[in-house]
Amino acid sequence: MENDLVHELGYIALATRLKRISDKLTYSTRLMYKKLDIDIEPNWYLVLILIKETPNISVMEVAKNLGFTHQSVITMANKMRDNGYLKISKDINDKRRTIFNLTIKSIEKLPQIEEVWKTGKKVIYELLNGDTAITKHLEILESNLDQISFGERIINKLNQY
Amino acid sequence: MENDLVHELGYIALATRLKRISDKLTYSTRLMYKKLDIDIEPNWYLVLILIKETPNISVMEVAKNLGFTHQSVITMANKMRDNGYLKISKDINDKRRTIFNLTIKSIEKLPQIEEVWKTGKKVIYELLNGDTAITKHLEILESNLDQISFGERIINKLNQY
DNA sequence: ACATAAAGCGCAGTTAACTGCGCTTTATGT
DNA sequence: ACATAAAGCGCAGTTAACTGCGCTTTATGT
Repeated sequence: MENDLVHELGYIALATRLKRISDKLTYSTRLMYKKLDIDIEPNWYLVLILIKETPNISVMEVAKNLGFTHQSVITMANKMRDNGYLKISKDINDKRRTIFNLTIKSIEKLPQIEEVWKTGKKVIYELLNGDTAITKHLEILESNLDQISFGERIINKLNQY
Repeated sequence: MENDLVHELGYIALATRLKRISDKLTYSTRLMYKKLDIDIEPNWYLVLILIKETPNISVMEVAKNLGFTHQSVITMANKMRDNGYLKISKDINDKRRTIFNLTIKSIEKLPQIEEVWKTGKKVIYELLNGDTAITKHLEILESNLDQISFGERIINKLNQY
């Protein structure tokens, strides 16, 4: 990665840099699961522990808890069901709601997956050279973005002159 | 974003968090360009200034400079050409190489785009509450990842026991 | 009680990155 | 000099998020 303009620009091309790192992590995780012969995808763990903690949780609740759109949750959940990790059913009391529950397969596989995630936690700590201050920076960035978006802020600033 | 598990997990779900922030920035940038009625996409600016600085630059060189794969550069460049921002031609001396040059349209539009980016720089500074230390954390993270990937590190750690 | 609004999906399409593969052209080793 | 390796694309397909839209079901206001 010599001569990397994005790198050189520092925080200017922040979006591109964040995406690049995130992609690297995700692709690598996917590959790791394959090598370990676990038929699971990167974000499934989050969904699994959420359902484990709250059985009968709905699409919208999962979306809210994980910060995804409900459409993303549906796509993920359908794949998980196809792979035998999820039971998807309709709420009897509210026919609009779709609810999730773990299957025997996912209950059986959870300990192994949790082991991988515990190790992943250590690895990320290592990758950050033991300094987790980055989460504070991300927190600030996210909460500022939640108030006024990047684009709006630029437009506001441009209009000042 | 209340009850956000990803948030709660701190640096464990780092990949997801980084992607989420990056996506927000990118979507917002795209929307901003639309509102400002500039027919350009988020990363084009990087390509444009690169070609401005080094006319006749090739696909592979742009890829290396921006840290993208060559395929991404080709896709981006074709879109830019379709929108009149780029002249794509073949190198006469090395027929394998495809080289890029700016069109009159892009030369004319560059000052306006640069203005937006300058403002964008200020906005990111603002979004980070004036603390750009995050770039140092990203630097460390990236350089560590370049040496041994996330997945490999996990497998190595799992094999230790 | 019934029209209208809100909630909760789910389908279709988009985005910016990626990998895999195969093709042409140039460089290199004996 | 010629086979083989390397460089440089470019097409096809994948990924994980997204937006837009429309449908059904439930909640709410008069």
